[in-house]
Amino acid sequence: MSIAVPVRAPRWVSRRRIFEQHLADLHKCKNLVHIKQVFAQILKSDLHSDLQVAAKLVSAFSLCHQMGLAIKVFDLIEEPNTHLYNTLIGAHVRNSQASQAFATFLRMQSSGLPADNFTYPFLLKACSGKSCLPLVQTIHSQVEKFGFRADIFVPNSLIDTYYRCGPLGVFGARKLFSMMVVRDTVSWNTMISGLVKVGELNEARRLFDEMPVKDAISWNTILDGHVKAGDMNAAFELFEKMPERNVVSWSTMVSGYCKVGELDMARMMFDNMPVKSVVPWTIMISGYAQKGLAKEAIMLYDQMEEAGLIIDHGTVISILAACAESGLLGLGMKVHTSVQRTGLTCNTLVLNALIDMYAKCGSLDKALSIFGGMPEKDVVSWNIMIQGLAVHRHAEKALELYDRMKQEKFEPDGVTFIGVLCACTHAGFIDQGLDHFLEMGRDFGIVPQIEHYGCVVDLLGRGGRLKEAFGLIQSMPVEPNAVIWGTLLGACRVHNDSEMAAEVLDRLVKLEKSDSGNFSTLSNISSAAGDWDGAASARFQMRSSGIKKPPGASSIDVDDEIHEFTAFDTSHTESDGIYQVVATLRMDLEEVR
DNA sequence: CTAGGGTTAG
Repeated sequence: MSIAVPVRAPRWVSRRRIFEQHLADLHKCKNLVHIKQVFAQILKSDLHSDLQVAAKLVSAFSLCHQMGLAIKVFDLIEEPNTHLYNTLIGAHVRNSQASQAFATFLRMQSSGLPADNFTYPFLLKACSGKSCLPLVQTIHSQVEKFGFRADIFVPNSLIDTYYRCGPLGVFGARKLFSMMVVRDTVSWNTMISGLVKVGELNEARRLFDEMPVKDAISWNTILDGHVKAGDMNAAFELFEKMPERNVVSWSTMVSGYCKVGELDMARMMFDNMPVKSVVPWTIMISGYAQKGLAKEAIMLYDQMEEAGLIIDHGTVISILAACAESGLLGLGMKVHTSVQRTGLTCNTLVLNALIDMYAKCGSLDKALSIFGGMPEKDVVSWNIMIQGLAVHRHAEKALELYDRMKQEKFEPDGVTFIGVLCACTHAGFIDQGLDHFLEMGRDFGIVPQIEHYGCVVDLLGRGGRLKEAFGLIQSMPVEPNAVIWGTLLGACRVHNDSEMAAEVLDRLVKLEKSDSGNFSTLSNISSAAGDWDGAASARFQMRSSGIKKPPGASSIDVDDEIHEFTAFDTSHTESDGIYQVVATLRMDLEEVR
């Protein structure tokens, strides 16, 4: 007699199967808690010295930006092979640790392991900017020497990297492409997109026409070339001629019309799209938001959510950036709510965009509280917060934050100092600002860019040290641009120095003939100083140059409606009431004095 | 390795 027992695998079998499943997908896993659990099981099963398993763990940890753990796993292996080295190099590159990637590469070479055809594309990905060109050339010659050009992946990736070095890389890319016996569609497309990237549209077009078999990417790339050149007529012509139009083609057109400000055309394209992904929705909403069309942007955002589309970080960052630019707090808060709902709240880029949006829209408390609760801050987070405090005249707090940043061992970059100098300017801490300017190069090896000189000119100029500012402009190693002279001109206005203003304007018109604002500034300074001849002469120069430029406007978001104002503006429907309030405020201010 | 949206400054 037998007893019926339900047929069921023992618990340990299914557990083991689950473990194996987890192991198989480990390298794509982004859930840190889960990875750590699997890691614990791996250690228990003594699998950590398995080269395959170790590589998967390194990948998984690098996806979660846990490079410390990735390196720990790597170091458990006594004799790593090329594949494991490649994985660690790729992990560093993914976390934008270019120098560590190259250090790992050198370590691999000194351990006697040869690089393979996977190593080079990883290393190349770490190269970007014109300073990398010599490095790319070195890698290129190694590739030639060891015959890795045979793998089409490698030369394709080299071409792409040459173009990421900017216009200086064009020569190398062209030469390599011309020497390639075997070219695939990707080789051609990489060339075309590279030429578009460096602004050589005609050359890109020539290659496109020459290309034997074009695919959708080729067409979309050259379409984007015309869009980037701002030529929507040419883009439209091409769009009509395309053999097939996919979501990317339509999105490129929508984005192009948004960029040239033709929102109606953009909307028409958007409405006509046969299939929409989250990207065109993002483009259209950001397009509205950038132009300050809050109602349209919000309506479309609601429609997108109703349509059940899942927003991603791209959506959030793009829309928030537009909100920050135009001061659309209402839409920004809506996006914040969606972020909390979709669990994007631990994404550093998303949080940075949120902080910036709140700061730019004037909600510093909100910005500070998100900043304080961030699990993983990066340099950009600090920069945004410092800048946000600085422009809202919380100079001391901005500088305190800068000190805290250094205490917490974050390395300030060039942008950090823009915020720091801005804070010093607003607070009138001239000498402290100059100290920070020196600190920048001395302690952090940052070469001052023209923007930094602009900040220092502003710092000195607003503080009334006009002569020093003038001297700095003449002695700085970069050629002064219109922004620099314009900054000094503004300082001349504040301090009513019509003599220097005339001198500055002289240099300014050489650089920027078409800005009427400069002339009116001089005219204002001259009249304020009682120099009526100077004022008249400035007005005459302005008229004779035939310049007309719309004045800069301020805007404010009231119940999702954007109101714009210029100086002495009477066009608003509530204009009379507004000026009454202004008059009252002015009287109140006089009293406080 | 190639196509559309994407955080900080000016």
